[in-house]
Parts: sequence; C-alpha cells; structure tokens
Amino acid sequence: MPSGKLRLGDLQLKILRVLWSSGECGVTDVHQVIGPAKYAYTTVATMLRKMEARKLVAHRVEGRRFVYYPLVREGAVTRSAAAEFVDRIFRGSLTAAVCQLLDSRDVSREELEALERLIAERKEADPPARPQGS
Amino acid sequence: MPSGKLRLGDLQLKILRVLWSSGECGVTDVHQVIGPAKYAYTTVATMLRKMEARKLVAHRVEGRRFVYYPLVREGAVTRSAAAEFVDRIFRGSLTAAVCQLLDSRDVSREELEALERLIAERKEADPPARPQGS
DNA sequence: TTTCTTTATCTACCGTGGTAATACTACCAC
DNA sequence: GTGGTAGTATTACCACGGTAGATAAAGAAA
Repeated sequence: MPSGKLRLGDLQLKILRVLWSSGECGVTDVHQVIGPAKYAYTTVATMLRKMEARKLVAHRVEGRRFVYYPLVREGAVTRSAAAEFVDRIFRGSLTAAVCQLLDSRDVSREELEALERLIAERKEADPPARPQGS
Repeated sequence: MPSGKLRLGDLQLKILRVLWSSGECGVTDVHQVIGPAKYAYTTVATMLRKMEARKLVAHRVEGRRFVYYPLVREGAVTRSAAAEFVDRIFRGSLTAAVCQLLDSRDVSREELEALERLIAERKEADPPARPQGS
C-alpha cells in the first residue's frame, strides 16, 4: 500500500515545516527555527536522520554540513492527514467531520462565510449530474 | 485539563466504538465484534487493561467476567481529535482544514449541500454582535 | 475426580516518536 | 603542532500502541 504510512509526529511536522518554507537547510538552521530552548541540537539531528531513513527527507553534503531537504510535499502530508482523519475518526463521513470541526472551536462569522464560499466554489466546479454541456 | 492526552490508537478506537454502541460488554464480546480473525483474544484483553490504566475505560466484575464500560464519551474523543487535527496540521486554520478535507476525497453534491446547511445553521445560532453568552 | 473450557494475568517483544548525552572528527585559529 | 569549535555519528533510554504466547485459576462437563 503506497498510500500508507504518512503519519507524522509533532516534531517531525515542525521540522518539515521549516524545510518546506526554506526549501532546504542545515541542522543548525532547523534547530534555530524550531527553538533552541525547546529542543537540544542532537534531538533535531537525530530526528532528521530518522526521517531520512523513512524517506521523508534527504540530505546532501556541503562541506562539513548536511543540508536537508524535504522529500514529501506539504500538500501530500496535509491531504493524507485529512483523509486519515475522516476515515479514522468519522469512518469516512465528511459531514460528520466538518460538523465536529465547527463544534470543536469558536468559529468567527468571517470564517463561516469563507467556508460558504469554499463550498459554493466546489459546487460550481464539480457539477455531478449535468446533462447539458457547459 | 480538558485539552489533555486523548490521542487514541486504531485499536483503541475500535474497542471504544464497541463499548459506545453496547454500553458495556465483556472482553469476549469486544473481541467478537472487532474481529476474532484480525486480533487475538489476549490482544484485546491487554489493550483493555492498558486503556483502563489510562482511564479510558473501567470494568466491573460479573461472576468471573470483566465487564468493561467506557469512561470517555464519543463526543469528547471526536471533539478532541478534531481540535488536534486543526491545530496540528493546519495550525489552527479551520478554513484551511476544511479546504483540504474537501480536496482529499470525492464529495457528492448531497454532502456539499448538507455542509451548506450546517454552516447556515451555525451562522444563525451565532449572531455576530451579542454580548450575552449561553 | 479428572479433564476441558473459559477467562484473566503475566511477561515479553517490536516499531516508532521523542529525547539527549557522549563520542568522534575535521577544520580554524593560534 | 594544540586547542577550541562546529558538525556528525553512536548509543541509549523512555513512552506507548500493538501484538500475543504462556500460565494460572475457576467453573463446567465427563
């Protein structure tokens, strides 16, 4: 199953975010961005190596440094996480998922309207039963 | 701390679902429902004991059987999962989350319309300027 | 009573995320 | 050279989900 294991931990996500926004960077850079106070340098380095073993990132050598870059795209991760979320927690029911999303936090009127627009877009973009040509 | 550790694994979710729909039941019952072919009896039993240690379930003794019942409600689990999903993957952006949800699978027109209704409801239920809270 | 079956307990293992100290190594400055 | 420094490699540990075999104990059946 290729659509399988894209389940990431918190630290892994943080690291990937740095790589996504920087394109690539060294261990020290990553460490600086995610917070030297929160994590030891070696923690980040170890995690990066583990992530490389899992083919989430790769590195090239630049002088003495390892310059890491992501092998997975942000879209792939978020898409996979979204699909897994719906399947795992709501057994595939998207409406149940969104319903819970709305219940789980305060949603501003602006957000609600943005969501409305989002859905309206989808309705236009994907007319399922449309005998007449566009 | 309501925002505490309510992160559940796949098997734990399956087990909880059985307990939620049955109210309570013995280890054998759970095992039967989630699939004797997929899991060993002891796997379920062990997991139930681990979950009891984490206060997700509890049991009472009935003859020689352990009758387990849930200590967490389905709503609490799904709510917590939803909140964590948005925070973890989309750093709190609900619109980004819903957007990805819509992209991550085929959404029927019926579902889209159900979502529209869902949002319309929320808009009515939460008027923009209202100093009084419930 | 002896055996079979049900049921729970104990123990142990694996993978993985997370955490980090420690050790090695190569370079730079002196 | 020697010593600090920046960087990687090694090693180890914990927690937890998942998995299950082996074992024990309590009834039920023979």
